[in-house]
Amino acid sequence: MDKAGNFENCSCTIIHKDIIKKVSRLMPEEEKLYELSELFKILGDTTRVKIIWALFESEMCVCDISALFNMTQSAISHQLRTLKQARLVKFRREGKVVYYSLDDEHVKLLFDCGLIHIKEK
Amino acid sequence: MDKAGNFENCSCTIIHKDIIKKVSRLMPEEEKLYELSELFKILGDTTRVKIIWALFESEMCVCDISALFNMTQSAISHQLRTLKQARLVKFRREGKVVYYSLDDEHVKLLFDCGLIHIKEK
DNA sequence: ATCTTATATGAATATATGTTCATATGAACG
DNA sequence: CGTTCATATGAACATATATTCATATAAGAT
Repeated sequence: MDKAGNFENCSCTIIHKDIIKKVSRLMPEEEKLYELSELFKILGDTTRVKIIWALFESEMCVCDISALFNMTQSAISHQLRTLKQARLVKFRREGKVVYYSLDDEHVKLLFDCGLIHIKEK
Repeated sequence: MDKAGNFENCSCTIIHKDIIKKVSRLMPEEEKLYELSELFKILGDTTRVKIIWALFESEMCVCDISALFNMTQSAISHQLRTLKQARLVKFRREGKVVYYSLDDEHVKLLFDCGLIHIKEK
């Protein structure tokens, strides 16, 4: 769309002008769509998906998770940081040990919806 | 976890041995978790999220979408290919024009769940 | 057949991201 | 206080991915 709000790609954009304008009106703000894609991006990594799934069952400390997936403590710690920043996990400290748990009860729902899509492929 | 099924990270893994084993049993297959993360990865891009949202409202051709988001036809076409491979969109040809539409009624639910998380941050 | 229009695609480029390695921090304990 | 254990983090590296550019394909129009 140019500055005047007209479309000048191919002739389709003229024929479909009204549809494009209608869809344009109904689109959420850029910001909202960006945040949504950022959330999905966080969930778009096997390691993070595994961590979240593990935390569905029980809170766990960093070395528990490392042991469970046979990955380095550092790799897990980096990913927990990402999950923490996205407010998907929270933690509590008990001496030297830091226990992580889920911080969002909706994530399970997101996973279940995702699995429905996978099953139907 | 080593080949014998024992954990040898820090002492936590010995203390928490039973929890780790329980969680291990309850984890879905690697394959399933991989597919789930792959799905989220597809949704983890602003352009693809925008395209999907647009298609909630109406089927659209490639140049309509390009015009709507002021992006090149090539960029949109590449992303539609990705979405097509993930079975998230389907298409029909009408002469020279190819119309894309959603191929999964669950995607809307995924988006709604995602938005709930965003709202509560 | 040739030209135009709409779309697809391969290669190249730039950027983002996950893991590793080395090291820092923070807490308990002798 | 120095040591050990659990975790965090910065830098480096390797890989993945989004867009651009040039070009190919596919269908209608002249």
